[in-house]
Amino acid sequence: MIGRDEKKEQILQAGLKVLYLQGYNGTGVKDVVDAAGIPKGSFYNYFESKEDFALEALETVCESSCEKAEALLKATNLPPLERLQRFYAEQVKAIRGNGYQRGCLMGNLCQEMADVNEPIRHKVSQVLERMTGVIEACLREAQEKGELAPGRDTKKLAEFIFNAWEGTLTRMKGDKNDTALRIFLDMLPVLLKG
Amino acid sequence: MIGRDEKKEQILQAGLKVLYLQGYNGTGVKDVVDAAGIPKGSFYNYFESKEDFALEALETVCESSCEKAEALLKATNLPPLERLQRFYAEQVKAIRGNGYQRGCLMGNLCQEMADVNEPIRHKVSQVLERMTGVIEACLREAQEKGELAPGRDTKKLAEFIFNAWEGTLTRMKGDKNDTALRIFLDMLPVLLKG
DNA sequence: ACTATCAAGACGACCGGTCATATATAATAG
DNA sequence: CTATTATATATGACCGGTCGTCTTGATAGT
Repeated sequence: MIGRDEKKEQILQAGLKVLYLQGYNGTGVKDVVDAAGIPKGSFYNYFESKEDFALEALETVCESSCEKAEALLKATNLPPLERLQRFYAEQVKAIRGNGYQRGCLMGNLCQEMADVNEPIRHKVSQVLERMTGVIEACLREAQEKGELAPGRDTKKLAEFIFNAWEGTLTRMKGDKNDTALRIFLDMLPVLLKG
Repeated sequence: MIGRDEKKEQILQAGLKVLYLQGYNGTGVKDVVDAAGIPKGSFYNYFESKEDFALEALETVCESSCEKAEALLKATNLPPLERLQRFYAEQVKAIRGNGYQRGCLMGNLCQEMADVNEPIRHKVSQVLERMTGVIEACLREAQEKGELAPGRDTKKLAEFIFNAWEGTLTRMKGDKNDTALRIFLDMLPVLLKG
């Protein structure tokens, strides 16, 4: 027998992928347990409800996304703005290989659920703030090093970039090609130079 | 008895609002017929299926959105770029009054359904292209009048602005305040000046 | 009377969630 | 060490309810 927490993590990871692709209302508990290879009844040993599962999934994804972002955005061997550019270029590369699907779980759940489920809305708002914080830190460092004009509002800029990225992911899903992604990468320097 | 087409339009308009708020999978046919005040059995006299309803809803929304956009973006009494700025300022004003809900139906369905429903994905992609076309026309006019640097790619710029706007709407839903909207309005001139 | 449109509710499938039972682990007694 | 009891976890059949869709009888127009 493996530990309880490990198994829970395993269910989360398997269920995450379904949730990414099918959305909250499009994903049944059955889908999650099938993906995780566990019986239906076991689901409720680990999660209070489907909603609770989604909240924990959000936390998991936020954690790993922030870690990944920080790893690239705090890499001191490169100038801050180039780190940012490379960070998104890296994301684009990853998406190109998977059929232009899924997008960002935080953005997906925000879009689908924010108006109809307050606990999810609150959690989403929280994790989105954390994500933008990571970007802002990079922009602030750029400002300190003179790469970014001193007058620029780093918080605003970070949020705009992040929101624009979310919109880009949405559009990408619809077009099922990399047009929107390429445009984002092209426009990013314009935004930073501005 | 009113005409068949009028009644269909009436069901569409009533159902649209539910679809906006609750998404595709979150909206039952029951919700639509309740909103329209018709019996459940009648729904299938007007629409082949729920999917067909969504496709027609998309067309309806695209039509009215494009008309509204063109009305403002082709108003010849103002410089093109100022029209664009005012267009989004107008949208923001409208959203402020409604509790920061719903967003854009095209973006919502794109996000929720593009990966799992090909007919909806295709329709969404189509209407999104049309919407960006309206913005691009305005940008091209700005370019002709020297408001926009000749070298700028108006198609790219229009798509980026539109995608950024969609992301802004998503974020707004999550935060339930006008922060994201204000940021978008502030950043728009930076983008155009760039 | 014939035809086209409409609406009431039935239909099976599936939803999120529960529960009695079965099984595994731990604790205690002899 | 074994035997017995106590506790925790695992399970899948099952619950009431809702889903999207369809059948069928009523209704209205000609």
